[in-house]
Amino acid sequence: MENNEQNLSEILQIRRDKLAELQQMNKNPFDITKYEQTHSSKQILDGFDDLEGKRVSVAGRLMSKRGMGKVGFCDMQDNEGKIQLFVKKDLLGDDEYALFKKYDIGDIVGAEGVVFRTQTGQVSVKVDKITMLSKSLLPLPEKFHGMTDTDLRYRQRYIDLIMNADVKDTFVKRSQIISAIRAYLNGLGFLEVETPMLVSNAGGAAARPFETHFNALDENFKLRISLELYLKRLIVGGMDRVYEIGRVFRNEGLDTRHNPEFTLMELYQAYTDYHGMMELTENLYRHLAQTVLGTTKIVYNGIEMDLGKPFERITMVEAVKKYSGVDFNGIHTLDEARKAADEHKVEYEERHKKGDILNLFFEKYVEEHLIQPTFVMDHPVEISPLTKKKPDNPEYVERFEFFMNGWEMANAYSELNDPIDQRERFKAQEEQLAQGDEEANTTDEDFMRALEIGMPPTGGIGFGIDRMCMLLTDSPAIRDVLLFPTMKPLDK
RNA sequence: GACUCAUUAGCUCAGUCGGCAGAGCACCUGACUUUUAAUCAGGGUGUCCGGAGUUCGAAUCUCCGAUGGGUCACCA
Repeated sequence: MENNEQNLSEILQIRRDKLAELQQMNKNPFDITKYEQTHSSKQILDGFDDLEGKRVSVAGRLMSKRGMGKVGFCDMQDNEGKIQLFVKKDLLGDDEYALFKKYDIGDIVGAEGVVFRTQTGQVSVKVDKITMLSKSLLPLPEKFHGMTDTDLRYRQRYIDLIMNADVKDTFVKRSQIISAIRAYLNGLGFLEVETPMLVSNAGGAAARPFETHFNALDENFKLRISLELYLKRLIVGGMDRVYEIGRVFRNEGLDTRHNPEFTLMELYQAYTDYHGMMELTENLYRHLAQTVLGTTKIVYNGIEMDLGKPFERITMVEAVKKYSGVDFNGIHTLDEARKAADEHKVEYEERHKKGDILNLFFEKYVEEHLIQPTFVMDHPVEISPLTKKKPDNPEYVERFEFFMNGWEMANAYSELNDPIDQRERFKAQEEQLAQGDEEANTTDEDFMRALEIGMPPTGGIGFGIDRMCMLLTDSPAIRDVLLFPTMKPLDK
């Protein structure tokens, strides 16, 4: 609040006056440094049979007050949930009870008393000592409707978390999902590593980077758009199983499924290929759903997806044939591809080659149909600059994208380890860049040196962690799984 | 970036045809010793998102701007 004291509206001034009153009585809540909690709300509710009649101390935020005669009830919310406090004048004494009556919803309190059940059956704490531990100067949203304005919820997430238990639950689940991924991969002998976010060449994905400046070196840097090129350097260095879970940044649009900074998990495993990555993906997803949700059948927006069954596998060419009727096995030249695109209203640009057009067909006709877990395999080489070609057909590569709910959930390949081929692929990317593809990669010379030292055959995969959390928590927007999503600043 | 809808009290929302700014919750005063969105009596606490215009008069109509939601475009 920027308002000075004189400008505060009455509703705000009253709370400040109450605080001043406490301070004058030498009961400044902000002087208190700690409070001992013997039990959480949940422990008392779950363990009532053992705790009935026993003395406990609890602490949390006052969420509601009722029945203010010589006896009062309040709901106190702590980290685990809510517990009702029963506060009686006889037990507290006249002076303390008078102070308690001035407590506001939102204040943080500590209470001591005996666990019991009220006449209506509600497990409660019969309070004989209550202390204000922090005064709330701003009123919370109304108790019944809570806070629903999405703008306010995202900007003031602290209020959202107080008012909406399901929001807190979503973020608890997100934390559990990431913990479960770490535990699973660590159990397979993977090593978690951290690689630079500030880079001079942002490669490994097709995206426009954010740019910044490092004063000490007077150099322009970019924020990373993927983790790939550094993790592969580690494979070269003999770290055979590595992964990183970290933030990447892409200077692109923002909608219900995209935030400019998001969490990517990339993993590289030496001596395996994309088939190994498919097996790992299938096992990992199944494990996560079972661990976090307790079932392999997840429901997103009313649609059930079964992670328990073997995931479907289809090549990109087969998928395009299935959903658009166009068979790229019979298309051999760019002219033929363009003709097919024209006939099927697929828009393409001058720089697009045959493989790009196949991908455009895929995006237009196939993606939305891939609801159940599906591996789409064998992409065209033109859109896969870091991937090994298929031994029997150099127009395609050993790559798959994992789809669920029509969304791309993961992207994996048999990593290209032939440095001569890799240099040609970078060169082709630079030609695309020259022709106006702002998302094309450029040659990373240090990465090239690493490949020339020699990288074992390797399988690699990247997962979008935020989308994974959306699916597993049935969240409609990516902003619902980000504690503080990117928002346009209000202050100028 | 385009289109579209929204913005009124701390929160959730009404506000008719352009004519004194409204309700519920919260809050204040009082009553009430087992309440559950407690109840009863009284009290409205406001930059109607910001600016300009039309008008005797604008929360309401017009234009410009801000922020957000949705859809599309780009992407994961």
